[in-house]
Amino acid sequence: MDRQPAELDRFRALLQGYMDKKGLRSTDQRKLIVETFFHADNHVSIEELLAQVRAHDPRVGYATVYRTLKLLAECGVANERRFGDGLTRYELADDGATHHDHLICVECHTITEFEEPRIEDLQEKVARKYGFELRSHKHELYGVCAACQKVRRTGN
Amino acid sequence: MDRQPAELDRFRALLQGYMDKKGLRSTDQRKLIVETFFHADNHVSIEELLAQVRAHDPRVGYATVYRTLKLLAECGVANERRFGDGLTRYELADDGATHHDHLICVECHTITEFEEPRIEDLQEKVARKYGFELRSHKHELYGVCAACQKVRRTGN
DNA sequence: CTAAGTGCAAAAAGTTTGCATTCCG
DNA sequence: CGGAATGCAAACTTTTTGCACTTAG
Repeated sequence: MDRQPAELDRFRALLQGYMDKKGLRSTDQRKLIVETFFHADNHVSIEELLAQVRAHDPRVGYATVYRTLKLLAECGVANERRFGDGLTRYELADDGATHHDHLICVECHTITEFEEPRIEDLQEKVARKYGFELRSHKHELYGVCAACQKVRRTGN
Repeated sequence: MDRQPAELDRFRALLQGYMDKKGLRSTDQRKLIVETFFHADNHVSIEELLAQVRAHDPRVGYATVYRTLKLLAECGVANERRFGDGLTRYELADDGATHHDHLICVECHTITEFEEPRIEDLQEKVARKYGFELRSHKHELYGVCAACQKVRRTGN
């Protein structure tokens, strides 16, 4: 996944600020896990991330990966996501201005992101109608992606 | 949860048809679990449902409840739902014409249902735009419900 | 130094499965 | 009767935790 260095710097600063404030320490493992996460595909599962981390340093324990990702989620750098498959995945947080949601292919499990401001607006209306103070949301569309439909038509 | 008897009859017929087709049997446990589910609050967790079932017959095993709920989901009578709390919950399926989604209070964990056809329309547009054949979706709004906001303001 | 972090293995928590037994049709 | 269903316990999967050891600040 290609990311703009500036975007990552913003997240590095956010994490650093949070760690300073809480008196948390910067260890080699944490740096490795965080940078691996930054350069991994979006929506990596913990298992996938652990494998990539261990390619650089096989001694990293999986508890450390769990703990580091929880930390990233806490400080707003990452979001925890659970799509249908029983795995927890993490994605880089949004930049504040935009928000994206997901299309998930039920056949090949590909995850595509989409943005639709009009849906976001309607959501806020719904929340207001119920006197609900909106904090976050999850909007996932499940179906068959274009590629899988094609495969199905052509018999492969 | 108050439900119309006619609605439940439709689901009983749906289940019966599925069981007939598959050569499945109607046992006392299954009947008890299904009827308990029909008359329980919507979005019951398996644990809650098991407790209610055991109030009538303490010998029912939890594997049977799991298996029966999977069956209900398979035949379209129930939907499996996982909100943030790590529990699997089941709700009665929609009636085909309407579809509802959820507002979830992050403080008291109350689940409220909402319907917004305009969002459903926009969803379909998004799906079309990506050449995606839509099968189902999940739309959950997380925030603080009116009651919890009030508690917070009045200090209790 | 000393409190935070790590790695490991054990513990949790939720769900699924294997198997002998029961019982529907 | 024969195959489905049940109940139990054991197995599994994913995540969390306790603890002795290490290390950043």
